[in-house]
Amino acid sequence: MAAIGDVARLAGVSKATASRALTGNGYVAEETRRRVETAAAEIGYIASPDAASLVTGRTKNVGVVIPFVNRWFFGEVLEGIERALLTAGYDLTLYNLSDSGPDRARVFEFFLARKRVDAVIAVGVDLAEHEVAALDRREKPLVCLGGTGGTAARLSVDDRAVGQLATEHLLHLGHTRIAHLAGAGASERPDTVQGLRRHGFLDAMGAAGHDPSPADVVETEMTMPGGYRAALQLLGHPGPRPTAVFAASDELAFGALRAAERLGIAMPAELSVVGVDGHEYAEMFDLTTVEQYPGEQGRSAVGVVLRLLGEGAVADPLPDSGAPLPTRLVVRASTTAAPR
Amino acid sequence: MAAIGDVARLAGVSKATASRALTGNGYVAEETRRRVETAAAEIGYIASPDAASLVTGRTKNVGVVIPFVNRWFFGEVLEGIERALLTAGYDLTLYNLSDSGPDRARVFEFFLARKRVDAVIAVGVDLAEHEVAALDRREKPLVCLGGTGGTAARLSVDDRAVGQLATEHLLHLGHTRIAHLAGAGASERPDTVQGLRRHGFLDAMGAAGHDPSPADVVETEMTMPGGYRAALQLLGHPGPRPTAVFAASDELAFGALRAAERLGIAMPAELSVVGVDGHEYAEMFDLTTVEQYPGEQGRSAVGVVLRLLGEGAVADPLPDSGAPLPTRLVVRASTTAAPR
DNA sequence: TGCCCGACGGGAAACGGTTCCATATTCCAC
DNA sequence: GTGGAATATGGAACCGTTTCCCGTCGGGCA
Repeated sequence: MAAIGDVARLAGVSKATASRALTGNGYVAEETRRRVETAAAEIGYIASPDAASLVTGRTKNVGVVIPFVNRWFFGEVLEGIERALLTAGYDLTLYNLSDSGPDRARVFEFFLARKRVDAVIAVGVDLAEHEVAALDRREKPLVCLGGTGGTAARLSVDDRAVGQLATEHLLHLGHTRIAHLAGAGASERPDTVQGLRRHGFLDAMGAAGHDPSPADVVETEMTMPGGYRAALQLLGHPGPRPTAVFAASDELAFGALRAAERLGIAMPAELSVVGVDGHEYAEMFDLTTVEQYPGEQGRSAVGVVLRLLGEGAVADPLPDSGAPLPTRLVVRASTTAAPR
Repeated sequence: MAAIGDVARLAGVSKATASRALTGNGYVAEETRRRVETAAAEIGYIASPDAASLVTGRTKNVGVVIPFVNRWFFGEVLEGIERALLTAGYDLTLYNLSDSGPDRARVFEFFLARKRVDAVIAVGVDLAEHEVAALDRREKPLVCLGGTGGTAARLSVDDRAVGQLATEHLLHLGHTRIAHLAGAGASERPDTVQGLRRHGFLDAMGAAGHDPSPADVVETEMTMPGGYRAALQLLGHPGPRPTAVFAASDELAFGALRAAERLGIAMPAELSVVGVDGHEYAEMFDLTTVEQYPGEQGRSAVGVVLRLLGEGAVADPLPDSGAPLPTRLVVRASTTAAPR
């Protein structure tokens, strides 16, 4: 396998000059550079990243820790991150962190602590103090996308506002008894995504003078089957039921739609449903939703990381730091005026 | 940052011995090993993987190239791979290869060719000759999961048999006019997943003495909206229509279910639907499907890779090489006897 | 004319490990 | 008692880069 020495010899220069020519660091005469480049191309030389990072300390690799890859939101974020990193010439090392399993410690203490990654993007993970500290100690920049914990750079949607927005949409339509399908743990952990959306819901309801009964707020896994089961429980009893549902994610909302159909509830005449995410299927389901552009979020996170790494040539401007990420209510046929 | 020299000094041994003690290679007295280990723990020593791979040539990292992360099947495979690699102490570098874009060449020639990965797992990608050659030249083991191209180790479902199985299930139920929702490109590329499933469908139909009209086989993107649109086209016209649909994936099938509902077609009385995958939502939709355990497939691929890398301590046995991966027909309420 | 500074290039020292080779001791077999 | 494994350790080379330090060569400026 060709090494830089071979290139140097072929070009008739020293290893030092060859290195300078190829990396673009330091002074090299234009003609020399060309000679080196053709020599490199000729023997198909590719620099060993191991050797390079051994001395520079940079690996051109960022670690991404993410709790799911198969939930739409996360998959979309991951895709955005991947694409952005690739165009910047970075590799992406994936750590699929299943909630605080035994692996979790290993990831932080072993995998991320090794010099393998220049920085870490944590998406939707609630970081413990010591996890952040471990990264900090190794001086690895950390960018969080959603999630909680750590004082690091965090990009985040204003989830309380999202909950409020969705709920107000239903209130404006004249609904008064509105239920909420919340993510698991929403009430115990008020600082999480689920918690904040629930909070926004309660705020909006309170401001409108309503006080949702505890039975109308049900927590479940944020998946379509989760929403299905929860909605069956919410709607599948005799007696009066809510006329609208605010689901904390589109996948939950899809499940609710399916449950309503199963229960023979006319949609949207008897039940309005609003979700959150802007899921690629939302249009097909005619679902009103608060979009949040996860792919874009991923790209933004990469932008911040690159900036933190001092990568100069990054084009897109830093989003106003501190400002929440953009969201937008998209109204479709799943929500309509409350029945009288 | 602590280096192995520091550990050695603290333990009162040479770097060589320290290395042997920590890696477990070569002879080291039990007592010495303990001294080195405590010394390492004391100063929080972690070996630099860069330095190590520089000399050993192995990186403990495998590259995964995958065309989507947000299609259920692929996400599930990815998750399986990730978990298996992590437990084996390997990192996973993700390359989300969007069909033959301009990035594609970069991935193969630049990213994968660098010494960053020990091996490559390609899931569901149709490899070009020169792409395989590039990997081969670098002597990087390549394991394919599905997809086509390359002579490398390939794990694969027998997709023709899958198509046949699903179709025969419908035939046994007495259906005679059966439509097929195929993946895009099924007719042009008979060797791909879509092509093989279509082939299996046609074989089964032919064997039963039926000759599906071209209008009853429609190709579309393998997503739920894709299935929705295609099914609308297939079923949404006046006049007699198929009494059953074999969808090439569960996501397509979900879309078809949704379309049928939209069209007011009674399910399953007027229309039976069968899919492929064993999607996590299949149960909720009462969908009959040919399951194929993608997570397990990912794990198997890792098993093969580790074996190829000479990783001795791999527990699970190599699946009979050559034998197709397991599948299973799961019958649910979406399929029923043909109406008279 | 003399000096300094910028451009350019080479030698050699890192970077942080692993492994080859040599040496030493122990132990067992013949 | 000698030979030869087997065990245990240290010294030094080596992996393939980047970068520091230094020398040379011109050219502009005082």
